[in-house]
Amino acid sequence: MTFAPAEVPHSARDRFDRMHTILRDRICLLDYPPGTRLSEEELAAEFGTSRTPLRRVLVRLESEGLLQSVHGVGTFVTDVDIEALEQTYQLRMELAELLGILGPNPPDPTLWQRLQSLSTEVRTLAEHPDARRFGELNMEFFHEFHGITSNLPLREICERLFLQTARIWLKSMAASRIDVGAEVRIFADEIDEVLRALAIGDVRSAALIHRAHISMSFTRMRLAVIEPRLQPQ
Amino acid sequence: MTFAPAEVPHSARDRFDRMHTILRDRICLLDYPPGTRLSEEELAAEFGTSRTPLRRVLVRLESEGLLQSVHGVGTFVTDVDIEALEQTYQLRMELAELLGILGPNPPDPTLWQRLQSLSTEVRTLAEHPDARRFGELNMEFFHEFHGITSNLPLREICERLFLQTARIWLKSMAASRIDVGAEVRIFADEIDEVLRALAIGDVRSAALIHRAHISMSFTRMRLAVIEPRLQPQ
DNA sequence: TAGGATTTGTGCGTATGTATT
DNA sequence: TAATACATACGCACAAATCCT
Repeated sequence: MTFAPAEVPHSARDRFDRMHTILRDRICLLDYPPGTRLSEEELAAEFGTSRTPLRRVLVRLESEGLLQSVHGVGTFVTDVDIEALEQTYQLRMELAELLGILGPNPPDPTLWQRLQSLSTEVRTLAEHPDARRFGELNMEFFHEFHGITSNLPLREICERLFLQTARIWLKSMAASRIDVGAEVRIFADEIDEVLRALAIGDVRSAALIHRAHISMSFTRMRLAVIEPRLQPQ
Repeated sequence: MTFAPAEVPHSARDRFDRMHTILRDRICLLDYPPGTRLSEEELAAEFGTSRTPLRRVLVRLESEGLLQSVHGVGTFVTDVDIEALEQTYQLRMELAELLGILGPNPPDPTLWQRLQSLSTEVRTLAEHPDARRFGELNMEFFHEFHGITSNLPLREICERLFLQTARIWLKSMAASRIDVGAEVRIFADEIDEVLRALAIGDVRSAALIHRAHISMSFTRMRLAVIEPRLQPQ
């Protein structure tokens, strides 16, 4: 008989996924704001590898629209202008509605519990608002919420588009005078409304509530960014 | 005064795009059927480069779902089972409808002319049906048709999902006893119907016609693949 | 069970492109 | 305009993983 040691997996695939997730989250949570140059050498050193496997990750992030490499110049975190962002938001709204239509998938106990604990965490955050923590919880909620559809391609696309817009939304909140505390409370309310719909198995309504909140968050952002002078200073 | 020679552009970016397009088309047109192992060494030799830049292209194709690399084993063209395919088709149908809703974009003269010449080419092909040429024209038509929306993210996603399913559809046509000639004629009719809608600026109807044809082609495929015994031999 | 053949993954030196002085 | 600094892109040798004999 041989032991089956719970070895830490560090195959090439695992190392790739780990670096990819870490860098993706740093970009989406504004640890690397748009325009930041990423040093291949520094990152390779941080992860304890050579530049070769790191560059694989950068190629992937570039194909996901989060980075852009320019020969001889550098690798930069992409920015998104307001018009392109509006197109993405309009599409995300339609896709959010589809989440409740294509293969509606009432949450299993595990997902249900995770959503409820997220609700609690967001309520807790509301007492001491923090933009980065808000971004983290927002990412987690979107990820879990996409589980309401059993349609995998739809899930992946919603995830992809969310990750493309998350940092711009966070950035606009930091740049304008949007009240983070107010946004956190609105977010907490969204989760509770969604949970209320899911509790009775009404996946379609949960999706519509979600769609409405995507729409409203973009509207608030546009008002704050385009007409900042209308906001009290 | 210096000459501005129309040099062939062969920057790193161009070389990448060229290799990517060539390999992508070979996969989607069944030059490399699902399951085929791609040799990094052979392909690098064919393109006259080392494995390094070629591997960049393979990473990209893997992120697009067309390839899968396994350490020590090889890089393989992915296959898609019928359930996953159905999910993708259902999503593609909904997105096709969105093409006519989000930023409807009546074709400019260039696009119009291109679609008309495609119609002619498909009619010509109907006389001497050929599966690969059919695949090529089909790819071109989808690519051009996506120009009816000004919503770029939607365009990219439709393109991406189409490229993921194209080869499976071609493969099922080759495997079963679907009449390629009949499919070509149906395709020609679809193009003409779409053109009829676009001629009067009715982008929404063009999108609905397109959606209907996506749906019907999947239905025909499912009937031929799942119940081949019902087909005359 | 072991070992060799083959394939992808990695490390590193060098080439090439860009911006600045 | 030329030279220098520094970034990404590339080529190659080797390591690691898998498969088959």
